[in-house]
Amino acid sequence: MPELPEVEVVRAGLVRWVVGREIGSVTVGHARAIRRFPGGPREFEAALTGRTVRAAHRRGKYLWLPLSDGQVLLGHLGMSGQLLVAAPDTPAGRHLRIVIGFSDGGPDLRFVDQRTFGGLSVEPGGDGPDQLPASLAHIARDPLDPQFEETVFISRLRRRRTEIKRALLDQSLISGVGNIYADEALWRVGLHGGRPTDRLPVAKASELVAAIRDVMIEALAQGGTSFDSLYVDVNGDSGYFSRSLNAYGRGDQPCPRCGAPMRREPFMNRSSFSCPVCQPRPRKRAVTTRHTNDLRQACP
DNA sequence: ACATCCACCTGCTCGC
DNA sequence: TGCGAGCAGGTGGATG
Repeated sequence: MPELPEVEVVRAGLVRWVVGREIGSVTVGHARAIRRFPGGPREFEAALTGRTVRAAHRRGKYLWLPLSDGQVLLGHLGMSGQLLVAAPDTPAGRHLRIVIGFSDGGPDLRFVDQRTFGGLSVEPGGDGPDQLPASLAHIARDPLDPQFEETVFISRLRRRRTEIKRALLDQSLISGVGNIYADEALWRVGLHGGRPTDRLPVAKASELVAAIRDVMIEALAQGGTSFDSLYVDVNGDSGYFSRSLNAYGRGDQPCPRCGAPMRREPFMNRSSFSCPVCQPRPRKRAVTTRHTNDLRQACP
């Protein structure tokens, strides 16, 4: 379940079902699922066994669980990863990659991942939500983080020379936003994703931040966005936000605001959806390089 | 430093 | 029925 609301749904499930329990056994069924962990399967299993899970934190689309020995279990769901809570006798499905069992004999935590872009790792880290594991140092705060600073984000955004949608997907600028919520937020504020970041008015950028936050909070309230059983909470249940989407996946369907047929455009080996009327494509900008811009600023 | 692109995977759907 | 092409919610590392 890969964007912020879906990952937050999983985090809440981990708090409820996993925090406070002692890990009793670990089985790595597919080495690729721990490729970010340098030690390999045996060492991974040893690093977790006997440790108690103390908390479940999230930044953007990353999750981490502080353990009782100063390490953390770090996870990313990639495109198709799931963390599921399942009774120990539940049969292994085809895409089961890692099983974490607990000393209390209660339900397992299972990492299931069809496309294997996701994975788990163990690394040093503290207990608190602001003690970020070192490998997440490049991940910016997400818009639901109480310490997210809108003014800092907007000034960094406007210093970029790129397109707004590219910037929204850049997890080092703002985290948690993916293809769905980027399209939804841009639709809400009437911006085409190709608009240049450096010419976006501050007020419009501020509206965009509010729209991102709103759409994520609304999605979270409905358990996230699921088009199929690939995107589920820890109990395997789907969220309902897909029925509230206004832009994503709606190519050729009427814009919910103005009725014009929505367009689908290729974007970074994927698709972007937008309304041709509410979100006019920007005029192609004159070719200005950083160099010419610098010259312009240097000349009063 | 910054911006862009592609490899990394499996499975499903579509058109021939 | 088979087969290739295209598509899917993400990211890091290579390249410019």
